[in-house]
Amino acid sequence: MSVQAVAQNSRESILDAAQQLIARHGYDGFSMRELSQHSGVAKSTLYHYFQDKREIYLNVLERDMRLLQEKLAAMVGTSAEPTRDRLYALIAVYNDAVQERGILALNVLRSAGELDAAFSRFFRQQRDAFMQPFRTVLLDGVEQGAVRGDLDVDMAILSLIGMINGFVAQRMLVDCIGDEAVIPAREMMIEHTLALYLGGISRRS
Amino acid sequence: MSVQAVAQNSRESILDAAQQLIARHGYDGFSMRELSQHSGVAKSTLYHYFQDKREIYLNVLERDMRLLQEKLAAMVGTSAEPTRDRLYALIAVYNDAVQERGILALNVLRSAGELDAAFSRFFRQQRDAFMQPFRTVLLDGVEQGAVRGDLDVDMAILSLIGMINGFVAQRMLVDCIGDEAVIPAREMMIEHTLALYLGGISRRS
Amino acid sequence: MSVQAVAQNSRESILDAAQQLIARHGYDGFSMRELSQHSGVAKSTLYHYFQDKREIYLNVLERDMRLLQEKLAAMVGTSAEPTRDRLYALIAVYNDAVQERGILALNVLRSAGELDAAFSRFFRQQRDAFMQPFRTVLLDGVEQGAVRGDLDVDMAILSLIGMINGFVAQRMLVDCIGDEAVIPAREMMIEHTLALYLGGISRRS
Amino acid sequence: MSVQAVAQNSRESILDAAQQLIARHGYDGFSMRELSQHSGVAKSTLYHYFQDKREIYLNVLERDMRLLQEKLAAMVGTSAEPTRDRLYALIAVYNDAVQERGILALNVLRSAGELDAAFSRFFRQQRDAFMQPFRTVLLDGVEQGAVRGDLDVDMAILSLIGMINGFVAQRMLVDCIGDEAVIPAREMMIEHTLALYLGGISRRS
DNA sequence: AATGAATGAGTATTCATTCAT
DNA sequence: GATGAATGAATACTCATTCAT
Repeated sequence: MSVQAVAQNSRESILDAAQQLIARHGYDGFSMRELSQHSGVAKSTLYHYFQDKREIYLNVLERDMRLLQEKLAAMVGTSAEPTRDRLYALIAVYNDAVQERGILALNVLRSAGELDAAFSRFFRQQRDAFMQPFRTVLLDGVEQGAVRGDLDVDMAILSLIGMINGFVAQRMLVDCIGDEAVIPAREMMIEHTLALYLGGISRRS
Repeated sequence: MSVQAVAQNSRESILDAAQQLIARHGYDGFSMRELSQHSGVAKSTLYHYFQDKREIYLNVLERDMRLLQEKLAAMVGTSAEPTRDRLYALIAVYNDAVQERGILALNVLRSAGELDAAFSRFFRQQRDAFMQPFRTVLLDGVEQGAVRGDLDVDMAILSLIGMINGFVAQRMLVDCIGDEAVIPAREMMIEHTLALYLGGISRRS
Repeated sequence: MSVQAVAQNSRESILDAAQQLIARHGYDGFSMRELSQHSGVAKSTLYHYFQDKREIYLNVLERDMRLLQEKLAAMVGTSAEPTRDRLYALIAVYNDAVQERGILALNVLRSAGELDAAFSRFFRQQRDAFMQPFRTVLLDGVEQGAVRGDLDVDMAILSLIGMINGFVAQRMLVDCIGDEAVIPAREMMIEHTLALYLGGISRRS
Repeated sequence: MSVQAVAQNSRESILDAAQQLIARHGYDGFSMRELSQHSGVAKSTLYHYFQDKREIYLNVLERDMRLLQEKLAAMVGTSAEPTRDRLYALIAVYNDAVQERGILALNVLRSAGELDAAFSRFFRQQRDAFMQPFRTVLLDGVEQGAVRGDLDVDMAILSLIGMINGFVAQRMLVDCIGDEAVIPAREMMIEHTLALYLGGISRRS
């Protein structure tokens, strides 16, 4: 294996381990010592690859967001497909990503308040990027007449993401106490969210 | 001042300071030293009133949730009022409470994953309690024919709360970087959320 | 109940609780908080009866030693009885007392090195007092010709006490790990100690 | 100086300092802060070499006991030598070791009662090991007819050790108050102990 | 590229004690 | 006689980080 490959491995294994720890414990809740143990890399070596804990955090989040963006972008489909199906795909992808790795918006929330300006500017950028696929679908929908023309698209996206995050958070709680009564299966949750999002709760006259 | 009043003062000032710190930094992010400084009470005195950090956390959350529950319950109104107006009131109250003090669901998210069973059982109970006013309004709505009869009410409540939380989180980010472009004013956000919640994004035929 | 009786009760219940705690954890290992809980007396009330932790310690030890002295004195018997029987009685009493409450020499050892002069002078006095019954028996023995005339009686007493303490310490260890192989029953141990003490290990020609 | 030598130095100087502190104050009575000061190593560095206080304690005791075992083993001599002389040597070595560093049985006593099972199992093993030289000498003595054949050797060893410990404890007390009346010089104490151990206190007919 | 050694500042928590009532 | 409130100093231990090698 080449020298670079080894380095790559170390760097990646650090990020991999960090990802899991951050997902589980958030920024304050994970330590460089744990990270060293989980990544199999000596504590001081962590500083060979990253300037400090914060940089590791940012790199993990960046990598994660990039991945999510790619996944979402891959699922955006074409304007030939019905808006409903395109949204279904995006919701499913977003839900799975957040669920699997506790990333993104959840971590934004967790660290909110301690972020300095630079930090949160970074989040803003990432957020804008991963909102894009949703934007595309909704704007196509508007054009095709499937979506209300007066809709504030960005706000609508935030609403959708909030809805999904809410369910993921619930599921996380449930994982702790093993009470599955309230939390529906993945498909049910997606169907519910989509129906609610498209049609609202009001009865159709 | 009576002995009891003094004690009350210390205990309350601890909880008040803790509330602010927890809202800002979450469980892991606030220290007993900070709490001591902010509350004006010696570090060891904290342990006169509470067994440990965790108990302080729980007390803060409990107090906060109780307050929210009361506010929501006071706003539930009667079935004589239109569902839309009743929801508006609940959304506004919930939004303001979360916004003001960074409580509730946001903290659930922040600490999710580190909660032991007892901890998350507590959260479940609180959540059930503050869902009740929403439940009342929605069920009344179903009965009156304003709300779809096939709606899963509990899921719909979680969805609504998720939507609001999303906006609050956005606003928190914005507070850090001072970019107000994306985040609408409180009333706009409530109107948007209500419209979306009631009618969905689809265009009415 | 008279006022004084109540006070007596509080004082005694403090000493009773302290006795148990000291027996179990030694001086450093017991806290005023624990003592307060075990005695059912408020923490600050402890200082109503005793100046500080150290005084409680001294009082417990004093009370305990006095009791032991009385027990030993009661068992000293008369010069009409055989030395062997008198020693048996003293050994049994001393063994039981130390065993039951982990007191005396064991605690002297535990705190040895941290004692200031006053502290250890106190121990010296106590020790001299409870050595007296042994002294009486051994001197009687010398007079009757049962004990070697050239024996340094005080040293011989310390030796005997050391032997017993050793077995008690062993038994304490055994209580922790439940291995009873090495530690003999009380009677066996007394018989062994007495035989060794009287006749030594050498084979009689 | 090589890296290893430095490390060795730190580790050893920690153990050296710990040894003194433990000898003087026992387990509960020495603090990591003191240890840091006495060893000239930063408090946090202590945790670089040992997991916790308890591990330091165990390491000190282990090292100490190993040393004592070696000293005793070196003094066990051959069956050609008289039992009396061999015992003299063992007693002298044991006495000096305990006296110099306040180790072993004294610390067992000091911490007895707080030991968990693992802890006291460790003590048992050590004790068995350093009893071995005594065992050898006594069994040789039995074989040669110098020691009573019906003697319970293990109990007899515990008795001997108890006798010595008793004197050491006395000497510790005396060191505090400067009253040397009762405590004899080293040689006198050994002679006394040996005489008593071999022949008992009874007058020979 | 990688690490063991080392640390100052920090963590939550407990200590024995004082004091006003 | 009795106590709740309060505290400064200590407890064992962890933190993110630096540096020589």
